[in-house]
Amino acid sequence: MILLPVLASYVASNTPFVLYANCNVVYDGRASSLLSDGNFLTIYKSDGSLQIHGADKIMPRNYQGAKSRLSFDGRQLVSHNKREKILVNINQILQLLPLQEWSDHSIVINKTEKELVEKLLHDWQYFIDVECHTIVREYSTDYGPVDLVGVDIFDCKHVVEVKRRKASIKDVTQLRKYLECIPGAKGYIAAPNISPKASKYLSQHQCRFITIDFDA
Amino acid sequence: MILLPVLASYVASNTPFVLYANCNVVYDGRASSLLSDGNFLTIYKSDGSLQIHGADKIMPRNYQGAKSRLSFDGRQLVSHNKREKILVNINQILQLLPLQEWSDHSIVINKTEKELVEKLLHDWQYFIDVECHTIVREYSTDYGPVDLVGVDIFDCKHVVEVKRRKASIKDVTQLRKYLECIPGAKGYIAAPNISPKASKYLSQHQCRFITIDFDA
DNA sequence: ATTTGCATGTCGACT
DNA sequence: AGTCGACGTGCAAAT
Repeated sequence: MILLPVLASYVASNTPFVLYANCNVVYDGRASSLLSDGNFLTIYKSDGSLQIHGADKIMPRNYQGAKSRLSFDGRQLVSHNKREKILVNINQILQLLPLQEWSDHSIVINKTEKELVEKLLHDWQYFIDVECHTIVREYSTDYGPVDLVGVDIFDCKHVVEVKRRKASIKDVTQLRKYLECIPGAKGYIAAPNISPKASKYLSQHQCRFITIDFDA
Repeated sequence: MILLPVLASYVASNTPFVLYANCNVVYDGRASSLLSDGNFLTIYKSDGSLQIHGADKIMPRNYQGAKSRLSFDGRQLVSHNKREKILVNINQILQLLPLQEWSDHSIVINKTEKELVEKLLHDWQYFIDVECHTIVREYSTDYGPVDLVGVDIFDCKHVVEVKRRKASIKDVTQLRKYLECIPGAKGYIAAPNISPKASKYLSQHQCRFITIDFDA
């Protein structure tokens, strides 16, 4: 097959490429897996990452993160890093493209949790309805930082965990963890919505739900 | 550009394809984002999913899940589903490949959490060191199923949360949530390892750590 | 349709 | 290198 030397040259020069090939994939590392023979799409990026995609799903069938080393012995692509290894056994190359001048800039994103935190901080009184002389972002505790902590005139702390989407049970467990290190504090989940079970669990622990979303 | 009608035909016939193009991407849905002009790799799969990759990372810059609808108006790829929308504004097509006969079978995977659960179940005595007349997998509680619950001769319940990798603080909070619904139970985290903070948090709550891994 | 928890989660930030 | 938490998490299973 005439494309094998081309592939070899891409690997040698760390050129990113897309390879459509009949192949199978063996992975061993954190888990281990086999992908049996079929036509799959392999993407190599010059950060060292490798991913093998099937005909559906967003997630690749197999993948290896950045800073992996790729090599090619004529038939087999091998990607390995400290503790993981992928073998792509190539039966037949169907398509092969180099990806030159591939851009690496990132997206600019809105509607993040950070924005909701800012919003709540700015309009604390409206959302929490308790006057606080101090409000701290990323309040540090023994078991990690809390999104927002306000201190009222009685020195009582109001601990708020903010979520960008509907709050679930595990969000409440996260809040409880923080509450344990801050004796006497009141707990809040602030989110656009909350699931019924999470809501029940929240109120059983004398915590309150605050509605907050991205609309004006 | 001669490739635009080709792209149109792929979209019309729901043919999966890889498109390398100079483009920008606008997303609005759960969040909103902008990816400014650059050369990016777009993958369309016939399950309706779309993803736009940059030159690094495993994750795409933008994506849309399965069951989305793709259309093309000559310049712009549009993918939308119930509540999300992506626009890919194409300045120039650099490469375009149809992906025929793309395989959709999945990997066969080993070293899952399920395997660790089986292992612990099979050698309960060795790991937990308490004789139990009953051991239940996926034991149902008000706040979700527990991996393993054993009942000893004093009717005391031993609640085990299994993790396939190093246990962290949030794994302990998950265990505690289950313990709350089962009064008088003893709690265990079984994992290959545990972080120092998680270990401290675990012992503060009178729970035990059990070492279990994928080796023989 | 909603909710939950696993995942080779990935990724970024901070220690 | 280790730990932690957000993420448009994705994804499957259970309800």
